[in-house]
Amino acid sequence: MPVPTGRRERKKAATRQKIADTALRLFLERGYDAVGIRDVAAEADVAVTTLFSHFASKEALVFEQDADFEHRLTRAVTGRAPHEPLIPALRHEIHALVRHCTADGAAPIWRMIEESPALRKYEESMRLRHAETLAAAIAADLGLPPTTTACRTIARFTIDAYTLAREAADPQAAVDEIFQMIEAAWQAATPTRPT
Amino acid sequence: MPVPTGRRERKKAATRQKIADTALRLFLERGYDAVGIRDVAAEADVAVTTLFSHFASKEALVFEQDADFEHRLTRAVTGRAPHEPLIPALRHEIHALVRHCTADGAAPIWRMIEESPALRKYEESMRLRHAETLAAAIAADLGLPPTTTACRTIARFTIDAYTLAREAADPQAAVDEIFQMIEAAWQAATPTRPT
DNA sequence: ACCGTAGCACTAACGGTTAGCTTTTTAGAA
DNA sequence: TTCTAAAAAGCTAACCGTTAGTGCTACGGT
Repeated sequence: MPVPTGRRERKKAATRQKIADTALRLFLERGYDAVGIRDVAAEADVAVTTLFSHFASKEALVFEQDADFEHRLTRAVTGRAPHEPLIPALRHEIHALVRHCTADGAAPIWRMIEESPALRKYEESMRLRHAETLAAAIAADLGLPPTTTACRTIARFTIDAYTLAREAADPQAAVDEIFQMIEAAWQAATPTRPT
Repeated sequence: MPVPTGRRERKKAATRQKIADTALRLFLERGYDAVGIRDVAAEADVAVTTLFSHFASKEALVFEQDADFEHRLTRAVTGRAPHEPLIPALRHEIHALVRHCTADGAAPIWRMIEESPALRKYEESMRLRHAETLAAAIAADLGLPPTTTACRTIARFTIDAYTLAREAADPQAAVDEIFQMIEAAWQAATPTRPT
């Protein structure tokens, strides 16, 4: 039971990685809907049940890489400099995230996601979970109860900024435009304290 | 092809209604996940294929009643009085919608939705579609291109207000609180014109 | 009365997902 | 080293939502 220093973990991680890589490759080659779970499992040389012990669903295979999205957002809140205001910190992080996912190399993946209703639904649901986590982080940072309406609202708005900016003609400009609105909303919510 | 005044339509509508009623009853009796499509079809005395010719998915059975949500929102924009400002009109409509879905009789249904991941995902996706429609209505009303970022943003924020307020301890107060933020955001987006 | 078609039924399947159970591999104790 | 318990992986067979293919029946317009 002590520190599992080990081979097990490495092998497990390797299996997981192999599955994810294989899946993404096949999806991009043949299209998401045209590739079945059984195809991915066969190509990765694992059993279907093994695949599902690593990933909760077919869609989760696609969003493997996006795993640190949630963490980066909460870190932008909890790990910012002592007197740095909240909204600009969020704006800065969303800028980086949007730049990352609109980079050249990532284009085919996001096109695939846009074209598949199942993947879109999955992402939408995932982002809302991220919003809840972010809301809790914001509330904690401000010493408020975790379900404070204003915090949940700002968290949702921030996620909205990410998804809307991604689809805009000029993503970086859209982030700035939306965050001007969020800034105003935040000040309207905390009229007494310019945090 | 002229006005199909008729029995066919009535029968079709009756079948659809019977399916929806049966489904909702079974879901509330035994739980959404515990009832299969085949159960619903059998109890409503129709074939499975017939059920799917009326409803696109199992989840759609639950949101039958909620069909006019989208329409009411767009009407709140396009059908408002000549010089009535946009945001208060939206706020008023969201107030009504939240009151409607937090009414006593509707409680078990919304509890069921909250408890089922599939239903939550479906609703989230549906609301985002509504947001797109609303954004287009707002843009059209203001004579702007349908993908104007500010309009899409306000539409998303409005939908956020609906879903967040529903979950708040005091839904009506939450609507007001969030709409204060939306109002500020809107003014920040249109600094030159107080529409 | 006749014809075209909309609505519905039935069977059979597909694809994602899970349950049940067996086999292999590994970590740590004896 | 050898043994053991548990984690990881495997296989089979199914469940469930959903769709395709096909045919039948009843209705609406002529």
